[in-house]
Amino acid sequence: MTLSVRELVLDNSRADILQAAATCFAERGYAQTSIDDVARRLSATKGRIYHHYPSKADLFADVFRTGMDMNHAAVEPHRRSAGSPLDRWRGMARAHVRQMIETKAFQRAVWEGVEMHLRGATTPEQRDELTRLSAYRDEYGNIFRAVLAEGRAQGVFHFEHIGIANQLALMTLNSPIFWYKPRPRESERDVARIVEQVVVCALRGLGAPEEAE
Amino acid sequence: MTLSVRELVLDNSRADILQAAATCFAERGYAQTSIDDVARRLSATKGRIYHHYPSKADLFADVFRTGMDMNHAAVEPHRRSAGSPLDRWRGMARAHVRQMIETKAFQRAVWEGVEMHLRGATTPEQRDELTRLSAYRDEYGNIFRAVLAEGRAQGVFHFEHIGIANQLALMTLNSPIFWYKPRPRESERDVARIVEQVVVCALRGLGAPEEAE
DNA sequence: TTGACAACATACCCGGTAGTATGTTCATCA
DNA sequence: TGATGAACATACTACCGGGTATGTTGTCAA
Repeated sequence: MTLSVRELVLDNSRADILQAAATCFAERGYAQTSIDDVARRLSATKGRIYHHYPSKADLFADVFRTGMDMNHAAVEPHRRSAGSPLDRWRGMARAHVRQMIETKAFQRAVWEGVEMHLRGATTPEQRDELTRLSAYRDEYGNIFRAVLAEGRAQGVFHFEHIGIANQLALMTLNSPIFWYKPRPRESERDVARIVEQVVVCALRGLGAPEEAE
Repeated sequence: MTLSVRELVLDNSRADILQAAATCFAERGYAQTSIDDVARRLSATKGRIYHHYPSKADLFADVFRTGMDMNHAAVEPHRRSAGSPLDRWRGMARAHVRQMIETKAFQRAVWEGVEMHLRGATTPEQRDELTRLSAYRDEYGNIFRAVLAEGRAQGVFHFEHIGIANQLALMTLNSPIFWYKPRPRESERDVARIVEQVVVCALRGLGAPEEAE
């Protein structure tokens, strides 16, 4: 299922910092978030954060990495499953969308990290850390792309350019990080329905056959 | 067709500033862009910019507004056309995607502006300017939503929740501002094919009937 | 019991940037 | 032709925030 931060990050103190940082970065963006903001959210001061992280950029990188780690862990089982490409893609997509919703703060940081990398980010040293993480993210995108290619070869998916198709599909799957807001008294069932609508939309976009499963 | 900045903005000096600002904001983001950056791109100094705009926030707001004005101008004719909801939606979508590609810098500013508004932006005064612009953007989104609703009533589109469907469709149509890069020696025909793939993907996602037009 | 270290808090420095105050140049018009 | 104002450039201030240097507290091991 969906991994929480505390499950993935052993150190409790660091996990708290990561969660607070992810929330701040998601709320205000990297540049607008000061280290003091993160500390304030922890009812602490800079000292605590700089004791664990050498710089703001490193803290952000750790949020980025943690978000991606959680995604990989959630999607990997479905990729390895024995079903058809269509079934595997759907399984991966569902897991991914659920990740976007349930670890939204981290996923927004991932998004902004990729953006920062595409732009010309900061110092040369932090730059290749971002490059590594961005490659990590690309690799993740390629997992979906591979299943997509396999499915097209079998005549399940229909599209013109696989790069564009993959981009569009992933964009759809990612989109909840921008518009999803938990409703008051929202049930697990409600979330599942949202996930399903997103996945169905993406599958249709890929030219997959409609079905009632 | 697609409007250029100089066509829309009468004052030439302001148009140059707007273009430079849009480019800078798109490249680095609002916070990372200093007024000096914009001035440098113009081979000028702060003085020029502050002569025309009272603050950085006002400059950004003008970029935002200009981007939205161009979108409205491009889409409006298709909305008013006499065709079926499906044809109108497709026409609007094509025009929109083309806007995203050809005025990408401005559209990224629009995107960031909406983001900034959803977060808690700056001073109370600049805040309600952003609120106005964000409402302007919502109104634009509702144009698509209205045609979508009309089409669903006629059985052309098929989806569960119209809010989510509209969000997903617009996200697809907007996505080129994130991944589109002009290729060397790219022809008008190439652009048209990209536009078509995006629009087709969005239409499928909405459950519209496939056709070869 | 003490010393050593982890885990912070406090106080301070300093670079970058928004905004301002004050020149300077050039065109226009009375 | 001189005065006036638009359209900038230059020089400066104030502040915010990343980073550092140093102090404080609790814990654990010898």
